[in-house]
Amino acid sequence: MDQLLQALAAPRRREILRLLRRRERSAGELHRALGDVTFGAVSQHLGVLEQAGLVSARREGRSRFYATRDQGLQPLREWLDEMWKDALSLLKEQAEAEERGERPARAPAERRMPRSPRRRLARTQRRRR
Amino acid sequence: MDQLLQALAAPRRREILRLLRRRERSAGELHRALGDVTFGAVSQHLGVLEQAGLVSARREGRSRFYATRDQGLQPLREWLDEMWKDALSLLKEQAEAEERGERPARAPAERRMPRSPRRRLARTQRRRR
DNA sequence: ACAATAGTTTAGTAATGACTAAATTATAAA
DNA sequence: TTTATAATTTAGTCATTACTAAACTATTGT
Repeated sequence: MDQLLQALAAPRRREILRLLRRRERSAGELHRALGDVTFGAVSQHLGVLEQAGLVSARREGRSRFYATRDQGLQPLREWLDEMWKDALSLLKEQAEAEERGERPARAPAERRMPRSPRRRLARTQRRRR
Repeated sequence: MDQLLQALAAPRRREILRLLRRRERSAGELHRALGDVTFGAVSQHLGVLEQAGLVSARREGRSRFYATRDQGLQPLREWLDEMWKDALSLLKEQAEAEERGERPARAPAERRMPRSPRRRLARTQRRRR
């Protein structure tokens, strides 16, 4: 998960993935397609993507052809689904609580009600944030 | 997309999101739950997550309660779906090409067939990579 | 063997980022 | 007003990283 998100976090690498979406390409072809980055840098990015399981390479003569590995994004998809599932179940619980006439749960352990009417000092206001 | 993935790439921030999955928590509560990181650092992480649209904050007295924003992950979901869709359509195209008796497309522009039988030099092999 | 082409690796640099300690702001309570 | 609590902000440090130029490796052609 870590390597995966780290690899995806760099815009340049997402650019490379985008170029590889529809068909495989050699490192040199990628280099030429990107235009403003050295061959060395492209090769390094490809190494990171390969380590993260996002691309695979195939040798053909002097060239290496890189292609996206569709299973590569699977862990991210699963993580996302898990997050989503939790968000849904939370909403459901809140709706049920609402039905029972409760207020939506809000960090109950930390809740501390004011014990006296709020006294608001008129104060020179400095900075809002 | 950039801010989003950048925010998710840090393990500490995913840890915070995990803590916020089921219910909202104050910054201090998060600080105590994490244990090995300063209050300041937690606050900074929360700032990044808020900028990325992954959490929202609610003030209550001296505390600020943070909660996950479920729409926050939507762009990532869409990006992922797009990637997935392309992978599927590529597979489909390849299958159709296969049906027509073609070989799977492999970077046709760069393809260069050897013009003579390969002569393989017996060479002292140094390092594999 | 030698030259040419394709790619990787390395050394070094500049920018970014996660972290800490300390200063600062905001709110509430005595 | 003063004190305490909750959180943010800042200044500075250390590690990581994206990049370049240049050295190196691998493969093919002559």
